[in-house]
Amino acid sequence: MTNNEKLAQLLFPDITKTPEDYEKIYPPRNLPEGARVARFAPSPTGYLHIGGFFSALVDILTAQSTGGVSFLRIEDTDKKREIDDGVSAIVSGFDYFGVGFTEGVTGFGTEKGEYGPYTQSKRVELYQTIAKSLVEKGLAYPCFCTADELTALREKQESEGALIKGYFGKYAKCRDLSFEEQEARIKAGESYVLRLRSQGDENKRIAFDDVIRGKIEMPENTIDEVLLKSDGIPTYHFAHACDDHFMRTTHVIRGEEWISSVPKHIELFRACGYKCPKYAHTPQVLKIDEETGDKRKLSKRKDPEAAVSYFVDEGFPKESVLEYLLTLINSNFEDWRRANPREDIAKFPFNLKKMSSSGCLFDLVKLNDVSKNVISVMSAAQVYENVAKWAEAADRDFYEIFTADPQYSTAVLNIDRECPKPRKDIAKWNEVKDYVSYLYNALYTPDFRFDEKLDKADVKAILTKYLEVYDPADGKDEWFAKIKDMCEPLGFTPNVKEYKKTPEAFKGHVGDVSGVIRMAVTSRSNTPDLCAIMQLLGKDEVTARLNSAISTL
RNA sequence: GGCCCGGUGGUCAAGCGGUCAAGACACCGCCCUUUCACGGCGGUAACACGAGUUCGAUUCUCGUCCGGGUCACCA
Repeated sequence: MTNNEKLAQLLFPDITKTPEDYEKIYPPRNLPEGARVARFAPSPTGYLHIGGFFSALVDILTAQSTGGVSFLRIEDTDKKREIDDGVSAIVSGFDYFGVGFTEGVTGFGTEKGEYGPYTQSKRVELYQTIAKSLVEKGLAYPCFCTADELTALREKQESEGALIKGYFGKYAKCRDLSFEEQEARIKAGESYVLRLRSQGDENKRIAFDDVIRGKIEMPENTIDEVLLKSDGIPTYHFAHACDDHFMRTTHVIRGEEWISSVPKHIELFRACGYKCPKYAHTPQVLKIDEETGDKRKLSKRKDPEAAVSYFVDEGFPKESVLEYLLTLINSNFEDWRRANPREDIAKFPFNLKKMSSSGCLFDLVKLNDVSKNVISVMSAAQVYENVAKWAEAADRDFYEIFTADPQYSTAVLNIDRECPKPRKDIAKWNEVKDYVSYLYNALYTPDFRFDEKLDKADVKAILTKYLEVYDPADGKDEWFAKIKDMCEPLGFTPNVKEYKKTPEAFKGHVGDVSGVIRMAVTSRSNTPDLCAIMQLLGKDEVTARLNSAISTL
């Protein structure tokens, strides 16, 4: 038995499996040619971040477009930062948007798929088995340095102006401990971590092909990275190599902040004897900082819109957010959407190579526009359902009023909808209450502000006259014809063009007349089709509102 | 500081050595129009800078500058 083997046994006395056993447990996937396996691997340390969602969408699209597999893996190897309902926060975010992975974690304590468990804390035996084999091969060793010693080392390197900082080469004082010393310290119960014995050469460079960015070249890794922390739990780096090998990931898609650790990861894969997956580093989602005016990464703490839940709370339809994110993810998405206005997003021919590599600003204004388009093509029934669902959770008072008469509310939402040129007034559900408020007595407060340029007496005359001719049975044409007929006797003109030619000849034009009626009926200067509104309100209400307006004059 | 990524209008972006440098959002104007939206038409506005390579550079190379990332027993 070599010293390495003895050390491995000493370090991992309870590990009886071998890496080969795991190769059998997790055989290569039987997938068609070209199918890609991608994973989203968040740690449950907070809410689902829009950047994470963005990246997950790329995973899902990558798998979907190649007939492959996408899975959700929870990286809960840092107990200190973990929060209680972290997993639920992530899963519920995906649920809301109706996008799902083909396998992996599906909720707190539940999962699906043959390559699990998909929660890292449940795979410790696997990591230790691989770690043990690394020790046997002399590629890993225990390090007894304390946090203080490591800090001192860092400070020393800092003051020396060392180009490369960290635990490596001559600084790695536990790297070449004798077996006897290792054995003695372990038996004495000293705390230790397991480190990689890096074979890297700082003078050599290593290159890899990033699927999004092309060739990237960097110096080899020389750091003796921690593989297993003192509690036996793996670090991200080591878990990444083990899991993505055994889960048979073909494409590691993650944020660009990982680019600089790729050399480390390549070395890890090589040390374990695994084939490297392909890497694709996605751009970051940024925003303009209000204070400094600079671009910066969306921050969980400072930016409410960084949380996926923000879009849920505001009432953005899931389709809108998805559509908008797609425009950022693939530059040709908008063209495709224009050519296929009603097609399912899943049909979009997604291509990783079409992804921009520079960071992009999250543009709420554009999201609004996308969302207005999305909502404009929904049926009134769909809008009703969405609004009701949103209000039930976010605005109970409105919910009661809005759902008291579903038929009425649906009709309200159908004004100028389900037609060739639907209105595009609504971008998110929380705007609906204000948009329709004058159509519900419980939400309506009269507030007449008639056009200043009109004489009070004329306003009164218009309303009084209209009350005489108003007939709730009128269709749109008769309705408007009556308003036109009123014009001339009152000193207005039914012809807008004529008014524009000689404004001084009239008190106003038909638009002003209907404007007065609009204000009296809705307390607003602009609304959708007034005729439709009055039909919805009904004779009694319209008459009452007209009279009420007259009484204020 | 070392290493790495990025840099086309306000924003998202086409572009792969020769274009009057697309398009979308936003903004402005006009038209349509009972208001407002919608729709149509038009407009303002960009290749960070400097060298090279080339007959010719937004496109290739180098340098500078600017922005970002990373250098943990965090991911």
